[in-house]
Amino acid sequence: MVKTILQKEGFRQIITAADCSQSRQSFKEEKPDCVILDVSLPDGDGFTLLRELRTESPVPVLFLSARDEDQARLLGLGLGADDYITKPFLPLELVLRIKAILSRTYFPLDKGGDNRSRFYLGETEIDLDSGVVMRADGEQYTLTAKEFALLEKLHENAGKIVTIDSLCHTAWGENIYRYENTLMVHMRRLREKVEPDPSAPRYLLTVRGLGYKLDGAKDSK
Amino acid sequence: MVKTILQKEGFRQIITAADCSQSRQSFKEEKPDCVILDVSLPDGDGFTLLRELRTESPVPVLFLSARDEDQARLLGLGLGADDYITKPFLPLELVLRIKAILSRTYFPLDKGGDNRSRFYLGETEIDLDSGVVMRADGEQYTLTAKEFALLEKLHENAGKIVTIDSLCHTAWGENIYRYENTLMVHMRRLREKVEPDPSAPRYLLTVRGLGYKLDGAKDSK
DNA sequence: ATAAAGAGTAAGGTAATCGTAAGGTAAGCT
DNA sequence: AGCTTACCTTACGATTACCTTACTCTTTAT
Repeated sequence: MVKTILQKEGFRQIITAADCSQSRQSFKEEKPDCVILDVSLPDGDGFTLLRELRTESPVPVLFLSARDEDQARLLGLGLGADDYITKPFLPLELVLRIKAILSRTYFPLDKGGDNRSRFYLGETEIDLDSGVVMRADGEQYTLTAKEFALLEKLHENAGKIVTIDSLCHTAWGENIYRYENTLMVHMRRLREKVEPDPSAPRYLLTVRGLGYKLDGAKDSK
Repeated sequence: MVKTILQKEGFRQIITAADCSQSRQSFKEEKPDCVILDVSLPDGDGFTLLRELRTESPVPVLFLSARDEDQARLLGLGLGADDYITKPFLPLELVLRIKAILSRTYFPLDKGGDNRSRFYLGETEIDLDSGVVMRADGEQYTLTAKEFALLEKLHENAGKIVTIDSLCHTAWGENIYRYENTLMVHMRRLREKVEPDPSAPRYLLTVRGLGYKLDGAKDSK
């Protein structure tokens, strides 16, 4: 069904696989540019397959699942699926999502300046390469491992809200739970290093109920 | 009756069906781009038919009903009708709604693709990534967790009616009940942030008996 | 072995956000 | 027109999410 939709849109070299083992085999042989993966398969679930895939290739994956299962959605995206679509869907939607995935994977739009890991928060300079924070008064701090991981994540998503879960994940990996308090403590310590007044943050802002965001980061003074 | 109105407007390939079984058959054969569905049918009600339809296709559906009580049922069932219209109606209104449904289903305004979380309500800019509302006069508001969840849901279904149940579900999860009033309060607070005149909303519209809908959202100024 | 730095835990405090209630308004129905 | 219901609006009290500090434990370097 999916195949015919994509063929109509002009996609070529569409390889279909009926189950897990078959798809593992054709994946190795064909090295596809993109994978469309159904959750429910005759010989295993899509999640395990996705995890396997991820260990050997960063190929973009569009996840396909039955209607309205939020859990499946979150799980899929958590495992590194690039996008997610629920059945039933309109042919147009599938095509749009595939195209979006392909374009952002193979023609990434690197906006503006190169990913310099040096930036400024007001008068404070932060160099992620060396992990050094330099204040306007000349005072220097070095970032600890956790502080570094958190600040880097926030800087990657500068201006955007980063959820607590997401931050915990970058700092501790899988076992997210019960680290929320620890996260707060680390945020406090980060603030003590980068904020003029740690108790009235201007850059490392908390978004109550959602997470944190790094605001007002500049590439140059 | 509906057929003649639409023909006058230049629509072609209009397939009519007198009852449920007939429409089931022609739906499979013709794969229409849009369905107009009357509640009262000789051999069953429209609700069941709509639910059946939904299991196999997310085709856009305009619901046609005479009675208020039908709206209540639509609400209760949480069925995914894309819009509804009450009889009697003006020909022009039917046409406008059909066109709106078609355009937002088949020509979703996705320019570029990934900038989907920034949109405009008149002069007001809303960035869901950062959770910030920027008014024309430069005034900025940040969205709270609940406001964020609700606005996000409404934006996902921009132009469509989102039932109260559905909104409550996204904000509170399972225990929906007795939160209706709270929902109203949050809608009010949202309106105070995004509407020029919160008491005479132009974008966050209430649909009496059903829920709310976000109307007039644009991708660019 | 000892000191120092980093990471995590716990407990008390605070304020933004949320939810409730109560009175008011407008739309739809008989 | 009057009645009913659904929704609006406001203010206030409660909650909970987050802050903050101090203490412990682990690791690493001297």
